[in-house]
Amino acid sequence: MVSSAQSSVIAPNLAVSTVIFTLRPNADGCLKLALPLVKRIRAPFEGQWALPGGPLNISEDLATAASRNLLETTHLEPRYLEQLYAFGSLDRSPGSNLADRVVSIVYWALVGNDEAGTAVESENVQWFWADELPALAFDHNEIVNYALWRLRNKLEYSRLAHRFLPELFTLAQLREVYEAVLNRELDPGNFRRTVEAEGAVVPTGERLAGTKHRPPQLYRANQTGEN
Amino acid sequence: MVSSAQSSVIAPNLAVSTVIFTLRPNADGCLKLALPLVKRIRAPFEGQWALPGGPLNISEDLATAASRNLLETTHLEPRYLEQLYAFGSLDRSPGSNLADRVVSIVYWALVGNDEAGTAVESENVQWFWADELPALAFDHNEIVNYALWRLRNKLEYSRLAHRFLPELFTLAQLREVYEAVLNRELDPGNFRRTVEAEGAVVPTGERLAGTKHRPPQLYRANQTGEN
DNA sequence: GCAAAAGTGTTTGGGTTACACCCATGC
DNA sequence: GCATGGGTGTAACCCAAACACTTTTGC
Repeated sequence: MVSSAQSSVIAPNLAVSTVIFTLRPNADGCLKLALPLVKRIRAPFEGQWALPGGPLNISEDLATAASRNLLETTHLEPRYLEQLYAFGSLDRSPGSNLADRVVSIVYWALVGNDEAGTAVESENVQWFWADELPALAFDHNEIVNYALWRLRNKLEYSRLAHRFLPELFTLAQLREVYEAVLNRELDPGNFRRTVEAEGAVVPTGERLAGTKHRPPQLYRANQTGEN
Repeated sequence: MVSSAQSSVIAPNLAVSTVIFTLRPNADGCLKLALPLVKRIRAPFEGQWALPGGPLNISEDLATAASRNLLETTHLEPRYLEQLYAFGSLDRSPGSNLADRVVSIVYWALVGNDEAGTAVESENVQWFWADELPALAFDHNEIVNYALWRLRNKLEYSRLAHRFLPELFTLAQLREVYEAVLNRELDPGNFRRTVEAEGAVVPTGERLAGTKHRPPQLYRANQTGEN
């Protein structure tokens, strides 16, 4: 219910945080999920890594705030942005005063692996492999795990894999996205048929040259239909 | 991110609302989805119907607040409770001052149709058919539609249908739940096999007497496994 | 020619759908 | 016996997995 009461001093604080995923090649050249974290510069959890986020401005949409977090930490625009969950347990910040309680509305986002290379890193902003995270501040490990679960789930019944990729891509690249996120190999032939049957993708007729094998066709995401 | 800033006067207000579903027989005796609404007694939208809800107490969990809303409006305990979404658009309350902006974290809940009969109705609390709602306050029509979508979706891949029913139920009753929510007839034989194969249900050996046909067996929900 | 990945064809098996049919009770 | 829903059997069909095979490039 929406009430017109003024915010009182004794109301929970509201913040927006964002889990930002991209895919980057590791040392072996295979793609792996990575995400940026920021180092906390004050208590609680000073010096530990945390999700980018901050208070919600009074004149700002929730998704806009998430997008702003993303821009401020990575200087990138999201290719995909979706609300994840609102986290509001009383014990999110152990030892803190109740008056400092914060409810975080968390979004998750995808950025292209072509753009993520240009993303800044600094002493206070670094990218981590999603499966090798350190102990994060607050309940942020739990939040990332939930975001990972949601990403994997959604990848299977929705068409968002292409958001990791540039506008034109080969089916092998698209398959690598699925394989990296789901952590499981897929049959190239069956993958092709499935994707084509879904109409998730439209052929451009162009081919990618320079490979040392038969040149694969370039595709574009089908914008019509869901996602 | 959780910060330790005190809540300022110029922060959005935080509220929790709940969409409460039950199944009730209509005039023809078939089950239909129903939900309780409360009449607003002050501006904005004074006199219009709205979802039950209110501000989040500083020492209260989000789910606890939703459960409390539910108890206060219906005097019932939820059989199922899940966070739906956080609604925070700037235009949720047209004409209102920005300082009165409210972000609502909305939950959805199921209550048993056996208990819902005992639920109170008053001038300011009434149950409505989910498919015959009046124009509600704020963005609450949109919220209910989303909750309906989520309920229907979740019913198909999860085991929550039995939450509408008492502890012991026949497979026909369970099937009626699906038919009422999904608004589509199901083949009794196939339904039985599907439900049994999922292991969603365990036979009790007891039978329901008093029907004017072969007495059906009573089942109990299988608590092991998901949901 | 050889390696490697692109792209196509085919078989198989599991699971869902449709529907026929028998069973047990009240009247 | 008859009506009614409970409960079982079964064939058709669809879709996804497995895998063999052909194609086109670089070297």
